[in-house]
Amino acid sequence: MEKMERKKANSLDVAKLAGVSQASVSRAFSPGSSISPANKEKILKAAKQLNYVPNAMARALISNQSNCIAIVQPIASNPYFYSKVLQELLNLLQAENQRVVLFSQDDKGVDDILPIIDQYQVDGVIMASANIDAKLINQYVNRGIEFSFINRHVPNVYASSICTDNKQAAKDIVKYLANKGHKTFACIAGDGKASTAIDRVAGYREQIESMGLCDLGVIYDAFSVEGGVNGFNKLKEQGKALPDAIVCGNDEVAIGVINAITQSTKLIVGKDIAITGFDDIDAASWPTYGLTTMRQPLKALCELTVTDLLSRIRNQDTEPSQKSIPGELVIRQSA
Amino acid sequence: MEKMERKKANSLDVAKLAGVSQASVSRAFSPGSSISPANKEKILKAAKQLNYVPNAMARALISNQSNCIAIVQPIASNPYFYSKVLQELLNLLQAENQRVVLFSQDDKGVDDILPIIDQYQVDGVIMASANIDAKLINQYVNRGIEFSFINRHVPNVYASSICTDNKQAAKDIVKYLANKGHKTFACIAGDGKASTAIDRVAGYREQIESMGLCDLGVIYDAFSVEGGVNGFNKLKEQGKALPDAIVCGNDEVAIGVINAITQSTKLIVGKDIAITGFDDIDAASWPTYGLTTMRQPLKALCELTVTDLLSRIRNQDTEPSQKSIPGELVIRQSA
DNA sequence: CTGAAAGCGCTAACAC
DNA sequence: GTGTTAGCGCTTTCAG
Repeated sequence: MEKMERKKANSLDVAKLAGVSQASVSRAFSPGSSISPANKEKILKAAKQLNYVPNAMARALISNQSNCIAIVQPIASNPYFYSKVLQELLNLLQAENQRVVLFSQDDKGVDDILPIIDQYQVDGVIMASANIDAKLINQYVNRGIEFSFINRHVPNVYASSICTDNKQAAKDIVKYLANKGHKTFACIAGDGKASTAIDRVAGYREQIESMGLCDLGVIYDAFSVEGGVNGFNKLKEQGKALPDAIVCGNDEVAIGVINAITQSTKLIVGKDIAITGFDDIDAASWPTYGLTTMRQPLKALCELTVTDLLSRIRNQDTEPSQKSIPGELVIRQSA
Repeated sequence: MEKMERKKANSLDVAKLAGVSQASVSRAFSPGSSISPANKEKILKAAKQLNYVPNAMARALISNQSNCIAIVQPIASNPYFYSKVLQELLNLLQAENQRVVLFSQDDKGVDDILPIIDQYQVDGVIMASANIDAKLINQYVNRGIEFSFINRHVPNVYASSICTDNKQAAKDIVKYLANKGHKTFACIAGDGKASTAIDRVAGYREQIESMGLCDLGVIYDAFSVEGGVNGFNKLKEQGKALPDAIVCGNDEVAIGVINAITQSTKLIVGKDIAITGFDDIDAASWPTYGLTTMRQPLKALCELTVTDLLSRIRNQDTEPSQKSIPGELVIRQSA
């Protein structure tokens, strides 16, 4: 394969070939511009011949709009759920002709990513990460970047946030378990610093208390299968009797707990002990797990986030909004 | 939260505040430029005060380098493996101060994505998708975009490709199973159009034949858990006896097969029938599956891809290369 | 509807 | 080492 050298065509090249001015070429590629159909056709033909596409960088520079959205992903946490969120957001944004620039939140946190995002003139940022300094965000808001948080509430920030109603969802789980006759509970909550975990634990505790049930303790560990295994081991090491039901912070934790129970006890999940998850990832429905779980309204979450963000970008007067969506209890064999 | 209006600072603003020329500001932000330490310090201080960061769009426009890499993802296929690949690539590229622009291959195929990528002046493209028209790619290569394929061999294209040695890996799996005494085989291969599936099936058939073993058939379906379930059902419907061993196209397929076996037969996986996977996704090691599988050298694959691509971008004389890396057989209970 | 001209923010010669 | 100047490719007034 030889590598031939040929320069990329620009709008002037197209203009010359089509016998029009460079400005007309620009108009031919800007929907809504006033240009005669005849000229437009000539230009489009010339452009095709030269494989011309407008340079998005130059366009962004002059028009102050890049059609790029940054997505900031939490590193490695809850990969099954967030990879679906990412895929869904990507599809929605791609359909709206927006580019997605992906950022992974590294150890240092978001503070180092924001200046980089700032360099690239993105129109908006979708954050799936927590622990952000409100002042920092507001500084970028002032430069015209719109922010949206998915599944995170961040106070005092000029940004939208679209969440599952985590607290209510946790209450519903406890209610369901109590109605099935379970009396003693424990919670293996995941990462205690994540706002999702905080909200879910709050709902768990509130509901336990209001129904006069017995809480054997809330255990924090990673939002992962391994975190579930560790969490269950910590629970056993407490020396108390095991609870009737374990409410887990997400499905991966629940899978870890089930793995641990299968390996280190004789209990039958769903019969001797109830386990619930959160998210409804694919593996939750695999027959070996059959996890009763709180499904997050993933599509709705993503759709709301994207439409809200784009409408704020397109109409700068639109105010950010805070929305929450109820989860949906999916009942299988584990509880 | 009020939204104050304040303009983003540019290099001229910084220059004025620091009392130097605009060009000096540019130099202060370009490593390797000749600038006096005193001036640099003044400039950096002024920049900090104004929250200045260089505009990457303008920079890309003039220097013809965007520091952006496009990653094209296959839509929805093998999400567990490719989401890890994406995460790994992202981390590596982010560490090299490269931006990642993500594209999902939609129904129409890659042909529609390439012109969009072209607009954004990316320096390179990493493709995890197949079915590409070589001529089309070469057209973009001529504009100075470097291409790399991960886990795909595409002939007649001026691009690198870094693959697991899929054919050899499949042969190794069959060899391992044969050495354990298995005589009759079937293969539930995944998507027959994917080059990975084609290579693995070729290795499977070659090894079966060379060892004089019995192949009950190769079945194609999706590279998913459901595809595995379907594949196993098709196998049963053939009416023949079931094989001693089923070689699956990837771990998700294998998990589907195990799910189907658990639900619809009395066979014990790993005792009555051997099942193997490919990839070594997280779930492969969960105790309920304990999948014997061919681990793909994910980190090596990604590292080679990134270093190769960046070196070609940084030194335009570097030729693309074709590399393949051996897989690693991970033995668990399923076979 | 169309062309000429200005300029988005930056880098890279080029002089000094 | 530093300032001046000329564009990168585009959109957008402004005349006509």
